[in-house]
Formats: sequence, C-alpha cells, structure tokens
Amino acid sequence: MRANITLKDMAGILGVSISTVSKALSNSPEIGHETKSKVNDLAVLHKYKRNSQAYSLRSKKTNIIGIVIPQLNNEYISNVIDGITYEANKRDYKLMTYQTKDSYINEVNSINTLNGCVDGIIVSTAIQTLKINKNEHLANLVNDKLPVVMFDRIIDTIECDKVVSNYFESAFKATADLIKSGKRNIGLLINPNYDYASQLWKKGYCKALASAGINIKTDYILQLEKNQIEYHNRIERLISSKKLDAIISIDEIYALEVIKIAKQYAISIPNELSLLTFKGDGISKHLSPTITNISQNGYLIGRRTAQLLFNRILGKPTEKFIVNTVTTTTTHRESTGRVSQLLSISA
Amino acid sequence: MRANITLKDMAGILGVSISTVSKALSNSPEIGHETKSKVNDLAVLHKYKRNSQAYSLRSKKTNIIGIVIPQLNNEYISNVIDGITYEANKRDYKLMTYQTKDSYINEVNSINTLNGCVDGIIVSTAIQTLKINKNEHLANLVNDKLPVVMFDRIIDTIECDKVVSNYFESAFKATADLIKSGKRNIGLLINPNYDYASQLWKKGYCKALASAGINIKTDYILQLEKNQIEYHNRIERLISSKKLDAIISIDEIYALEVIKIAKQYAISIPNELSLLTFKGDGISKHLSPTITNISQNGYLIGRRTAQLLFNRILGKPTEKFIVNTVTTTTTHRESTGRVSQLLSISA
DNA sequence: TTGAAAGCGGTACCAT
DNA sequence: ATGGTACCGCTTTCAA
Repeated sequence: MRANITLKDMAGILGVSISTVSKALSNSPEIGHETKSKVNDLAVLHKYKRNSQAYSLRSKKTNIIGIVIPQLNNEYISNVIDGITYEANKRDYKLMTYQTKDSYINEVNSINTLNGCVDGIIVSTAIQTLKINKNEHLANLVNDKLPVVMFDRIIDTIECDKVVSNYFESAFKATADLIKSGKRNIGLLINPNYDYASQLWKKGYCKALASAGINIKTDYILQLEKNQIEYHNRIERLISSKKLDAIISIDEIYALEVIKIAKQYAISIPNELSLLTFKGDGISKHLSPTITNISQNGYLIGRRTAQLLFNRILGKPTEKFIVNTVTTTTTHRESTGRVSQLLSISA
Repeated sequence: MRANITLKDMAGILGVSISTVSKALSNSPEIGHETKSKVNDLAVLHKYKRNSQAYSLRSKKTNIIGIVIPQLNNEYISNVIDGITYEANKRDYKLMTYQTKDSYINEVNSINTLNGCVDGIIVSTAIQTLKINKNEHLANLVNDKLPVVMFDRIIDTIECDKVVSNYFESAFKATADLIKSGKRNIGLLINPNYDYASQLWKKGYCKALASAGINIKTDYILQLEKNQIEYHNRIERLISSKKLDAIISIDEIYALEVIKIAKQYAISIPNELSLLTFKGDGISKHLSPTITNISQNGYLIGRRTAQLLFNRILGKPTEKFIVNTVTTTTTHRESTGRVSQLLSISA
C-alpha cells in the first residue's frame, strides 16, 4: 500500500490544523476562500487521495459493492458487469467480483468473504444452490440488513430487489414466430425446473403452442443438465428422430450441440430445422449458419441492478421490494431463414 | 456495512481489557488458557469478524489485490481468475477485478481506482494501450513500489514480474506439425505487432517454415484488427484464393470466420483446409467440425501470477524480475484430421 | 473562520 | 498474565 500524503502532512506544511484541511477539501462553508484554495492547490500538487480505510472506519461505509455470479466466461455477464461498473464509478464505489463456477460452497464462501466488507451485494445464484435449495447464506444477508439485489438466477423466497428478463414473453414470441412460419414440431432445450428462467420459458412455449391449437408433446421438451454426460445423447435422440422442424435452445452450448448433431445426420439448418437460441451473444453471429438469438441486454441489466442496489444503500428506503423486468432483443439470422424472411426483419 | 461485534463489546461482556481480547484472539502466548477459551467461545457465539478497515488502517495493508484485464468474456480468463482466487483465498486476500474492454482510458481509470486501496495489482493490458504505446500509468505503479505482475499482454519496458505462455514454441510446433502432415501453404491470422504474443507466433511460424525449407509468403500472414470491419474481407480474400491448405488462427473469432467463409466457398475442413486455433477453449469442442486448439492453461497462469505477486507483497524481495513461461496444451480435433491421425494423438 | 479533541476498531509497546 | 495507552487517517462536534 503506497504511502500517500495525509491531512496531517498537509496541515503541517500549511501551518493550519487538520480539521481545517479536512473541511477545506470537503468545501465546507466554514472555511475561508483563501484557505480553501491554498489547501486545494497543495492537495493537487501532492496528488492527495483520501485514505479509504480511515474514511470507511469513520463513516461505517466501505464504498465497495460485491458481485457474486456463476461464471465470468461470457459476453453477456461481461456486459452486466460493465453496466454495474458504470453506476458504481458514478458514485465513487468500487467493486469486488467473485465467480462461483456454479458451486454452492464457492457461493457461500464468496458471500461470507464479502459480508462485512461491502455496502451491498449483487447476486446471481449458482445452479447448485438452486438445485439443493439452500438459501440461508442469502437470507442471512437480508437479515443483517445488508442491501442485496438478485438478477437472472433469482430465488423467490429471498426478500430483495430483483432484475430479470422477460423470459415468458420471449419464449412465447419465439415459439409463436416459429409457428407463424409453419413450424409445428418445435423442440425446447431448457434447464431443470429449479432454474427460474427455464420454468418461464416452458410456460411461454406451452402457451404459444396452446394458443395455436398445437398439442404439447412432452418428449419435445428436454430439461438438460450440463454436468450430466448424457445430455448429448438426449439431444441426439430427439434430433435423429427427425420429427422436429424447429428447436429453441435456452443455452448456447446446447445450440452448438444441435448444429453438430444436425450436420452429422445431414439435417439442414434452416431448411429442415430452424434453430434459435437464448444467450450466445458472443458467437451466434460468427457461426455458420449464423444463429438467430434472443439476447438479454446485459449492460442495461447491470445498470438497473446497480441502480436498485444504490437506492437501498444511499436512498430513501422503499417499503416494497421491486422485480424489474428488462426486455430481450431478438436478432434474426440464418438459422431461422424462413421465419426471418416472413417477419422481414434482419440483422 | 453490517454492525459486527467489536473487541470493545467483547471486553465489556467478559470484564477484561481490549488488549487481552485482541491478544487472546491472535493466540498470543501472553494470555492464559482459560481466558483464551472464554474469549474464543464468545467470539464464535457472536460471529466476531475483524473489522478489515480498522486492521488495514493500522497495518497499512489492505489485504486486497487488484486485477485489470481486457475482457471478462471467455473461458480462459475465467480460469485465470479462478487460479488467482485460489491463491488469494489461501492468504486471506480479497480481489477487485476490473475489465478495460480493451480501452486505454478504462485501463488508466481502473488502475487509478485501485492504486491506494490494494496491496498489489495484476495486469493484462488493453489492446489500445499497446497500440498507442502509453505506459505511464503502469510505470507509476512500479515507481510507487506497488507490486505489479503482468500476464499475457505484457509490456517489456515495465519492470515487474511477468507470466506468459510459450507462444513461440506453440507456433513453431503447430506449424511444424502441419508441415509434417504435408501442408505447405499455411496461412497465419494474428494481431498487429504491438501484440507481444503475435510477434512470437509469427517468429515461431516463420522458423518452422524456414526449417522445412519452405518460402515464407508474406501475403499468407494476416495481421488483423477486430475493430476494423475489413478484417472479414481480408480473410475472405485469402481463403477464396484457394492457395492455402491450412490456417493457424491466434484468435477464436477469426477461426469462426474461417469456418464460415470456407463453407461459403465449399472448401471442406479438414479435407481441403486444416484449421487450428489458439484460445477458444470454451467452444472449440462444441463446433462442427470440432476445432483443434492450443489452449493456455488459464488456471495455472492465474496461480503463477498470483504467487509471483504474493512473493513481492509478503516475501523476501528478490532482486531480479522474473518472466515465467507456462506451456500450452494442444488438443487435436477434427479440424486437423490428418495431422491428428499422423501424430496419433486424440482428444 | 479556525482549532482541539474524541472516536471509528484494531494492534502493539510498555507497565504492572 | 493482564491492562493502559498511543496511534493509524479521517470526520465531526464543540469551543474559541
């Protein structure tokens, strides 16, 4: 830790008291113009930076917010963090970011590390946490009155502000568009029910089919888990049956699997099989065929999430907790050629 | 910031002095067994956590290290951070991670935010910083005697420890393997010379060609920039000339571009064109064809980098700065079918 | 308008 | 073995 110049040093140099220097720097009306400019000049000259530890100790604020997310490995989360960073910088707050790699124990450890040294925490919970359904670590934060905001992978029972995407509507529209373009046998690749988004994707998908009078075939819905090896086989079985004319994937990796398997079985995308994916903003446009994708506006989600958190940290405490929904953006690409043509949207 | 129990509180409860409590908790030999266990029990009961601000103020250490990297959006960097996290947790250090999105001004801001509130900084510098060749923000850290370690995107003139991959050897071996399998017209997609790794890739590639007595064709070497739109056209021109029988790409996105263009020109990978990529650990195995890739061991790089940093922070100061090289791992996949068969390696 | 002093929560030296 | 005290750098109340 670098030894910066302190208020005491500056007071010594200028022959005034520490309190005078402190007040001058915070532009207190108590201090005369002359003194203020003397102090400010010296501060600039010596690149004075307030010691954040001392300030925190005194003020009981750390000016740090914690972020706990499953993985740092994609374009979307990178944008979320960018959005959070923007809001944090604006308020002179710093960030501590931890990834859990979707492990419960990592999540608990990260939360514990953060608790006590941050003014608020942003969480998108690990798959494993959802799966085993243990939330005390998060409930404790709320009990401790530490402001918490969850996004994406939220937990209903935790009482805090939340930011999500319009999963239901996205799935409904994606499905309805496919139906409009003549598809009737649409596969759905989602996560198990413990995943909040997947539940809503399923509902939106089912609603769209029902609205069109199409029977829901449960074997067209695959609730997959990435750490189970057989997920590949399940997708392969579904595709090789050749019953489908479209597939909606909630996950980019599953979509890549679909492309690989389709190629293997000489099924042409999009001629025989349309494909559309959630997530995958980073690579969808670089693949061949380019893949239509529904992307979450990560940057905006990050900003909203941070704004809600700062409202709790700095602001007027609102009574009710808010669930803020950010809309997704669909980018039509080659993998749904007919759909895109019909809707005459392109990108 | 949650109000935790303090030493003073505990001293009050137990009717002993603050110093006694402090010493008991740090297991000082000065304190009697009885007192120690009384104090420890109470600490556990009330979940005592040392106030890190107060500790930092006193000790002049923040127990935080800063990380400044270009982007958080890939598997590799996620693993690097995992490695750093492991070493940091071991020493009870916390992390502040900032991404620059490859912008110089973001990098300067991140560094400045971090300087003064961390005990050391790990940097992989932004493309723009390399391009405009401005380093004062990093040189200043070194001058301030703040421990710095750079990895991957390093800057030679900054005097600090560094961790890199064996770029030269990787490129040499990749090229030599392709030559061994009969390829003679090998394209190379790299970044401009300001990128340290690209320079070495080019050298390794040239050396391998020279060793095999193959003339180096400079128009087979494309030094691309992602933010320039024409990078796609340059790749397309190179591939559509149909002069190549193999391509080595230093970047995953360029490799995806190659696949797309090859498909467009009905050039079969790997039959007519072998493809091999650096980076891309996340998706190479999910594409079709699966892509042979040379991956950097992100986790290990993270650990080494952190170890070097902690040596400087905590340890015996070594005189000389170290450049630590971590070897890459080649995973042979479909995109270099013949090469992989010849070398009888698989994955 | 300026300054003295207390205190935030620890640590460590020096007494007892 | 235990306690008193000074101090880390800053903010803030109260006094001058």
